Amino acid sequence: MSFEFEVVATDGNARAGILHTPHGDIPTPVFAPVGTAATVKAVPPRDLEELNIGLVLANTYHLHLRPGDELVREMGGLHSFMGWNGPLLTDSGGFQVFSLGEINRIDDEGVTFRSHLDGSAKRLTPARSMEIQQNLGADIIMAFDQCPNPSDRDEAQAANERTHRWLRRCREAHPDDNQQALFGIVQGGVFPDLRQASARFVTETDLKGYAIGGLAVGETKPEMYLTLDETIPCLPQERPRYLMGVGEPDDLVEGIGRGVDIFDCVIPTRLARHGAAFTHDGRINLRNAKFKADETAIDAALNNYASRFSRAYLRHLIVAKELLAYYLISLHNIDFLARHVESMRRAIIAGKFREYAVKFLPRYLRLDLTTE
RNA sequence: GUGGGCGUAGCUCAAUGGCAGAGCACCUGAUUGUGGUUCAGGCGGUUGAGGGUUCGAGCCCCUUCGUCCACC
Repeated sequence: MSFEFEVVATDGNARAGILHTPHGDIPTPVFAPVGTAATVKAVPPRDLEELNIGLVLANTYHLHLRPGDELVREMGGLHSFMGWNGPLLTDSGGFQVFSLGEINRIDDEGVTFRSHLDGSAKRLTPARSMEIQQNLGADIIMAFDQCPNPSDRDEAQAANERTHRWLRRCREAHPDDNQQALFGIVQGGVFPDLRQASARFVTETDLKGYAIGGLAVGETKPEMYLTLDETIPCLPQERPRYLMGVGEPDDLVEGIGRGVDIFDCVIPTRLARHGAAFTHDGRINLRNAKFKADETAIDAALNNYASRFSRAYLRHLIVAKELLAYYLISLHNIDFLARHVESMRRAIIAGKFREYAVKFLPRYLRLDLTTE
């Protein structure tokens, strides 16, 4: 039963489903907040439970360096260690090696890089990534991949070849999905033929889910949407599709409308730490002086613990660099995205996804329809 | 009362007699498989006041106001 995926409803290309995991069922589409260092920054697991968060992502690279995946295993695994008993996913470490590692050498077997913490030399290979992720013990683990510059065709081509080669190694090192499900990752930059070739290769390997990587890394939104249009039809209907690193509210609508089931993104918590909050009328920067005496809540449509506080108070907390600001705004932003995705799931089941999208997007993007 | 120091952006302070600046604060923007201390941009001045010397004064001279210190 574990890791089986049921599609319970479709509406156009959008689907509503259930992904079964050893730590509970995940209703999809789902948005996963990111807990890099075994914590969704500033938000305790209790709150994530109250917000009905279906999935949390943790980072292999960061946890391998600190506190160490061996320690996490000794402490009973990531669920126990971080006090989150719901479904967990770990990324492979590939993205961080490329985005954080200052000095690194890529070869066909893996990546040599320097720790961003102490500069010590480290090496990550597909087999090593699997070993680390097994030590961490998340429900879903990701193949070790290479994320190229999306608009550099030669680099995207080379990254495809490595990513595909490495997927085989990952499957060999993690041969069954009894305890942890391995997801493969499609690369290919913004080039349709490379994406399709990657999707063909990756889906030849039987995996519990397929991810689309290498997006939201510098390309434009239209490029990202077109790439999804080209890629998703190459993925099997009966497996969950995971768009990695994407989570702006409009992108969630665009992704779900194209058939994506799983998202993760740092944006709700990162924006919160910079004082920005999601509302149905678009993103607001609570640091702005215009909120100095604003007695309203961030977004009247939400009802979470942050809802009882005024924008004026939250602005004060941000300006004063009070820790409570990080907690309350992170809570709000995660709630916003969770309710947003939950609403889309209900809309899909009711056959009203398009209605939701055409209502949500113009308001969120603040489009003036009267001039069109 | 006498002697001395200091008065420059909201704050702390720079600036040989030669285009008045910096840091912080304030204001605005950015952040998509994490980047709480980051980055970018912007607002901001009758240099305490008045007079003088000079081609030219934040700087030199005089007066005055404020402030701090020391000594009667």
